[in-house]
Amino acid sequence: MRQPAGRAERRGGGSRKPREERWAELFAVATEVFYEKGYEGASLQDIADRLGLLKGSLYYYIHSKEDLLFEVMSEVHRQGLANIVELASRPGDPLQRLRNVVVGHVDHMCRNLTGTTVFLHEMAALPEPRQAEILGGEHAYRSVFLDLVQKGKAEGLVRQDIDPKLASLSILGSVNWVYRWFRPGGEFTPKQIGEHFADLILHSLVAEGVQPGEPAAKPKRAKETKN
Amino acid sequence: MRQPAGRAERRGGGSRKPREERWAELFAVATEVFYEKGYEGASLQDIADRLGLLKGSLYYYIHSKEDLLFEVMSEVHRQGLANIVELASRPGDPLQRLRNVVVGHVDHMCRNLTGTTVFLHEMAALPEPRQAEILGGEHAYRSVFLDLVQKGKAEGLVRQDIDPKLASLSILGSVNWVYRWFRPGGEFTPKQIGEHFADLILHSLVAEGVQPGEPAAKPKRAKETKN
DNA sequence: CCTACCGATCGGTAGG
DNA sequence: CCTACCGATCGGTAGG
Repeated sequence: MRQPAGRAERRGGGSRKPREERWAELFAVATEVFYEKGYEGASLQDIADRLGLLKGSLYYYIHSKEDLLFEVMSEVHRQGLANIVELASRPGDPLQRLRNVVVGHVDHMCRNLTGTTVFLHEMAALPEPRQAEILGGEHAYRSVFLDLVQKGKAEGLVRQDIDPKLASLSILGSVNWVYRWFRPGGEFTPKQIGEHFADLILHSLVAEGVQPGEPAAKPKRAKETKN
Repeated sequence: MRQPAGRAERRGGGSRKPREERWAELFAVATEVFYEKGYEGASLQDIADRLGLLKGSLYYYIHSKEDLLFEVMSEVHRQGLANIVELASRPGDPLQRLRNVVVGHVDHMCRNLTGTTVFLHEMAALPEPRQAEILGGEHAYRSVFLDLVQKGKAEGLVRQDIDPKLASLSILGSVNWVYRWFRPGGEFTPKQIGEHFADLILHSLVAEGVQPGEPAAKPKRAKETKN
């Protein structure tokens, strides 16, 4: 059965594949390789090898190495942003919505560790104009958190001495740091992490007399609703 | 006065310098270049150019590019750790000490933005054994925060439903994220950032009836001490 | 620290 | 997608 030693099918398990399918493969492999070696440390040769293609053949699908990174970054950002925007749009007061966003974002990050890590690590490898193109002028990500804190403050759920900008940056930090230590199968599940972080965050913000997670509520009225 | 065009002093402003002085220069320049281009993106040529030396001459001071990164990382870590260890050792209850550590650590990071950024960005460029050599088996950094939260909980200053591991990772995240957005001369000073973050953190942890920053204190006794 | 050099690899291209 | 190739640059070294 051994092939008569010749051309065609020479590389990997590599049969010729439809363009879209190959692109999807290339995209996935590039994400992996950038994750493992960093953008600068990764070579197109690495990627081609893993696909069973020749390096030059990658240029059938891409224009440059930088473009490939750009595609990966854009897609990761698009998905991540869509996720938190959807979560933030669900019903509830700003603090309840913030809780949902935190829990859902941590979960999403943990389930997309590879892409998330590339996104958070390799942004500086892109020229600044292309960074801005991905992030959007006003850092869409950050804005979601900022907006919720601001609204919470306006409704009196959040302490009046809190600076919404600093608070949202603090929240973003604790949440985005997770990719650095989370490992699947480790001590904590994404859900545990997200819920505990949300709990910490709400406690850090909440005004006295407001129960984190409860609707607006008039100033005091402590134990009576609970049994 | 123009030199008779010849050898000696050929490069940069480069006169021959004592070994220690050159090493300090090399160290500083390497940190800068790694900051600007990332470790993989930086070349020894870049570094040599900025020093006014030939690339090969760098090997008079280093054994390899990797060793150079290792030296930078070790030194940044050493200084940062010394700083928080000193802060954590000052008198006060665990929450007061945590406040000091947060404020002082943010300040230190902001004043050493270049080194801090390299440290937090390029660790993965080192082989794992060398990473472990720098961080220490039990991640000394993280341990300082963990220890304070644990002690705070044991003394009843911190809510009993808090997981010290997750809480300290959350704190570390919000604090270490600062290097990503802080810029000297920007909207906030390091002191403002540190103090606001510390305020958020203490509020996130503190048990009901405990005033963040006060000594242990028996359960209640609210307004009477304050005027 | 310089001179002079090396093998390996890099991203990328022309032409089919 | 492969063949065949390019110029540039990489980290690193021998010898002084």
